[in-house]
Amino acid sequence: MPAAVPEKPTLDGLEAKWGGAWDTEGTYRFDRTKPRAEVYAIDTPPPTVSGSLHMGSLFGYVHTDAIARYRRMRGFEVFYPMGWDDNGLPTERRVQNYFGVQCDPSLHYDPDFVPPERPGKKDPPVHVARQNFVELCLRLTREDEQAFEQLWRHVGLSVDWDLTYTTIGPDAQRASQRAFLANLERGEAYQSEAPTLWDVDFRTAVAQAELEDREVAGAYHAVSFHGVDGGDDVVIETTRPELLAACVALVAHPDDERYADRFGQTVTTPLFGVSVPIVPHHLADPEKGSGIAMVCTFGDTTDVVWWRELQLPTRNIMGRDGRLLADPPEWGPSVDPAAADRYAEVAGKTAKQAQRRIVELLVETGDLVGESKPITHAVKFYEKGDRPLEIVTSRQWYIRNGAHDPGLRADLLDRGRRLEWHPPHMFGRFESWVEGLNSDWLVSRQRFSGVPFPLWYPLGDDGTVDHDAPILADDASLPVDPSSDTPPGFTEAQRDQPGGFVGDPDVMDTWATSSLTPQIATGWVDDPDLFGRTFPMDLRPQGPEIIRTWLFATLLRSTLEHGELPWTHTAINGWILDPDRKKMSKSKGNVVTPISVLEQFGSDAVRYWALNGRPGVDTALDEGQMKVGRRLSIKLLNASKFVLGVMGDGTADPALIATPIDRALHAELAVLVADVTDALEGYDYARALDRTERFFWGFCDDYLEIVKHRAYGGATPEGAASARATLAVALDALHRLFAPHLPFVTAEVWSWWRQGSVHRAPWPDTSAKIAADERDVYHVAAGVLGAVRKAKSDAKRSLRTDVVRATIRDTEERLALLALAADDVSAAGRIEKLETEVSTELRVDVELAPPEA
RNA sequence: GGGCGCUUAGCUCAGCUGGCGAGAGCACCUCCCUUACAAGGAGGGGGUCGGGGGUUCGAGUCCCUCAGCGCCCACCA
Repeated sequence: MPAAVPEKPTLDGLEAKWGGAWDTEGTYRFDRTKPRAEVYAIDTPPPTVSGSLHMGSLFGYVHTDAIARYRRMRGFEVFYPMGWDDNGLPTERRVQNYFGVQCDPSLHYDPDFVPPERPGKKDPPVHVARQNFVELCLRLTREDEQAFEQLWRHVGLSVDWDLTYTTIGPDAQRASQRAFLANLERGEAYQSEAPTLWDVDFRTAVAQAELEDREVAGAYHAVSFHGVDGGDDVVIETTRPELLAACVALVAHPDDERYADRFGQTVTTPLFGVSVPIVPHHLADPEKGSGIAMVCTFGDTTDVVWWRELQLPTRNIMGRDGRLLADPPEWGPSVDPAAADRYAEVAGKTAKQAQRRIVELLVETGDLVGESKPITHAVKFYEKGDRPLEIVTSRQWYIRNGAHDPGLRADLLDRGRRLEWHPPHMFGRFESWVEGLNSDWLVSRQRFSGVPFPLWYPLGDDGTVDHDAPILADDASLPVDPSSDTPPGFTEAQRDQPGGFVGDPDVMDTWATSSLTPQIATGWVDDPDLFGRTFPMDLRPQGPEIIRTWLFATLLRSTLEHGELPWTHTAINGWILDPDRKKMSKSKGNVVTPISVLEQFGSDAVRYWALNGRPGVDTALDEGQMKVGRRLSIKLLNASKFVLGVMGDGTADPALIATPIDRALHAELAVLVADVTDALEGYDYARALDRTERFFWGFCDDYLEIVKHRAYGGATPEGAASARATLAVALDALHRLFAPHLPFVTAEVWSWWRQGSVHRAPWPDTSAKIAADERDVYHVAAGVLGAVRKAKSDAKRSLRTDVVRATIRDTEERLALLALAADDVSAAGRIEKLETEVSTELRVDVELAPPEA
């Protein structure tokens, strides 16, 4: 046995031992001299570093790592960087609380700024310039990033840790700004002043991709509008009576006979006495409510459509803080002298408060018809928000995404179809998203921690902003912050002065940066050599919930910028459920932290659990599977030690494999290698692990038992040589096949008898000839051995019990195969006399030695 | 309203292009401290593969249909 084999193998400490070795030896270092054809590039999802990692993130990353390790062993130079997503709202919120600061983009950068030592919760926030704020974000996230890196290393991600980037760092900013300027130059980016979905708490516009529907309680209120000149009243039903002051029209379906003769007529609003027309539009649903709706500016997105298509006036009453504006809108002449007083009663109230008061007022005036009918209905929310979105009019930047361009939409769909999806049905999510796009991508956010727009606007002599003639930053100056950098041709003294300039105050949507991760990671901004060797990338692994955001936006940007797909494959991982299929939450105390699980079961065991989750399939957190993984790892230690002891100086030379049952095992192994390779080529790491594991247990239970006596030299020298060579070949292959899944234990056992790292070793040869007919010897022998074991077990005797005589009945054909391994089977089963008899099916009778007294 | 996925042993799930006399692990029962492994090993019980219909020599695997669960998408007064 090689001297390196420990007396008592253990999993303890393998993470530290091999993690350190990989680091010092540069096992996973990317060799940037390799040509593109030999590179396998992975667009790793940058985790959000604004809190702690959970088991769900670990899950997907382990899948990716298994693929990376497989590709590396296939001879590819794997480009496997890690990014940190420290850009966006989660980081911003954390920094505000941690340092007690608030960003004020109107302030100028203070290079000597020091945040409060220990901000109390009641202290008023310190206002800081955007650049100062961003620096604080970087400072805080750097600590998180180090903790994350430790965790990733602990779980054995084969990332090249010299290749890290952050989504708020200078490279990412430069890439984001350059790409945006390119979009602008090509006419793909534009600004528009228009009604926009708006979060009243975050006070920012949000994009279609960030919306989610939530079922909330509401009520239909039937409200009476008054006919003019003796016309009948019209009753509408609304869930948002608080917007009555913003009503600009009533709308019904053109074919609705109930209202056919009212089109073109005018009614007046209750409470406010404002005249509004009754107009037809096909989107009005005769089935809904009373079939006629009030159009407000703006209650929902349908209102926006009606307002635009019917060219209705604007009566804005909703403030950006979610409270009704102080003054009523331009109503024109009102027939109700109390109108202004009534509006004053709701001015400054939130939508909810205003609604309550309006309903009371409607009851007082008798304009509320019947009782309000409580309902639950779907309302649009910002996915990170707490209150329903409002719609306010604001100036925003957009990037064209095909929503209003059928040609681009079809092109994006076609490209999405050409991408190889794992599993394939995930393409459906992409498809339905693209087909359902209804607005261009709103990329500006009224936030602070993010990439600023690299532009300024000239100020007229009267101080008005000329939005139509933005001053663009020079490419060489990127990244710029228009709130602290001066535009070309101006001096800082001209900032915010008539005739001078003003910086664009907004930052880009976090996805505007994340959608460029392939470009950022591969050096598009300033490393054309690396870019040429790694872009387009090979794989985008990610979660299913961000197909509409991250995946779609990345594909869009790459299409616009490069005219090609950013990667050729995408692997979509499933979702993690807790063992009771309940949502994990901190308040319930059932959150499992990755580090505690990794320490309890070991990294390989946790990886085993993760890699048992089929691609794209939701998987329950299952400590039972981790125990199984741990047991498998221990088995691999012990079996490897045993094999190395038995095989002595045997070498992994297939030419020495001569005995029929050894040839059979070798042929089985060839089938396994082919099967596992197929699975991994198809990104099915779970199937690969399953097949390898299955083979391994059979190898331990049957083959090792069958050959150990012969390998020890119990028979002929040729027989021993054959057994030893087979053991060496099989052990060698098993170590490699398990390496992508169980990197720590395979590194350990490999080191006992091999040079170099198993993780840089070539994948087992897949070209071995498969002699199918030879494999049966192994199956017959294993079957007989199993039957002997069962007989001993049934007799409640030890497996060590000697068999005086065993009679094997089976078909002539199978008995002939058994004869080829008779000595091995007899030795393994402790059978003194083995007799055979031709029969139609397998039957084994044994005569056991009497128990010792 | 449109679409996708899932439904196999008490539990968690494999079963790829139809051949299965239906599997694994956990849990349960029995036995064995066999000199690789007692946080182990060997053996065992347990399922009308969601319901119904069809194609086929043969269906858990293909087709139709129904039901339940989950998810995605949709202009949701």
